[in-house]
Amino acid sequence: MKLATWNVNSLKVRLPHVLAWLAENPVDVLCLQELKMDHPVFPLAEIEAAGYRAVWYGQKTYNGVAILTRAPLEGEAVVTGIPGFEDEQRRVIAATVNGVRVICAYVVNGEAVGSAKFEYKMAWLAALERYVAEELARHPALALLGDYNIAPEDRDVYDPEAWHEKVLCSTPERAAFQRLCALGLSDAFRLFNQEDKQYSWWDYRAMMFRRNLGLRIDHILITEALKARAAGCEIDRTPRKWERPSDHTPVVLTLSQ
DNA sequence: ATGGTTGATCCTCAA
Repeated sequence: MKLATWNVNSLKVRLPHVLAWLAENPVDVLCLQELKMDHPVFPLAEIEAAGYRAVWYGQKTYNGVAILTRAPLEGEAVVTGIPGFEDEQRRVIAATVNGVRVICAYVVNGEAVGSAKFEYKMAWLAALERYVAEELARHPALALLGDYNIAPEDRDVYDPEAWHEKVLCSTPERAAFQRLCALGLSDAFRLFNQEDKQYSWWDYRAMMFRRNLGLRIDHILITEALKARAAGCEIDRTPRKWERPSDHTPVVLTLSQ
C-alpha cells in the first residue's frame, strides 16, 4: 500500500499534473492540499476516470483539501475540519481506507513569527494535536499527511542561519511538531536513510528549485502499527520540474501489505 | 539590495 501527500496550489491549474503523476505513480491514497477551489466544482469526473474515488472539503480561493483513493472509503467515517474547533478555513479531511485512518491536513502558514496569523497557526496546531490524540485512541493504524508548514530540524532547511527563528522554522512551531510526534507518531521520511538536502517545497522566486534551495515542510506521520509496515518514504521531485508546477512536490510512503 | 513568482480575484492578498 502506498500513501502520498501533495500541496498542489490550485487543483484547477494542477489537475493535469495530478493525473499525469497518478498514471506514473498509482498510489493507493493521495492527499491533496490547497485546492483553492469551491466545493461544488471539484473535478470528480476526471479523477474517477483515472480510477480513483475522492472525498474533499473545498473552499473558494483559499485552502481546500481532498483524499483520493483507489479502494472504497469505509462507511460514514469521513470527517471534515477539526471537530470542536470553529474554523472558517477548510484545512482538514479524514477518512478510513483499507483499515488505515488517513488524516489530510493543510497547516496554517503563519506569515511571520509574532503576527496574528502566527497566533492562529499555534492555536490551530493545538486543536489539531487534541484531535489527533482523540483519533489515535480509536485508530491504531493512522497516518497524518499534509503540508505542515513546519521544517522540523535545521537539516530540513537549505540555509538554517537565514531561517533561524523565522516562520516555518521557529522554536514554537518545531515544538508543536514534536508534540504531535510525542502522541506516538513518527516522521516516516526519517525512518529511512536519506540523501542530504531533500526538500518538499521551493519558493517560486529566484530560481530556488534550480538551485535546490528549499524546505522539507510536507510530512507523513505514522503510528507504531504502520511503522512496523513501513518499507520506504521518498520525496518525488519529478513534478516540480514540469511546466507550471506547484511550489510543492509529492511525498510518498510505502507500506508492506 | 528587504528584491523575486504564482494563483485567485478584481488589484491586492496569501503563500
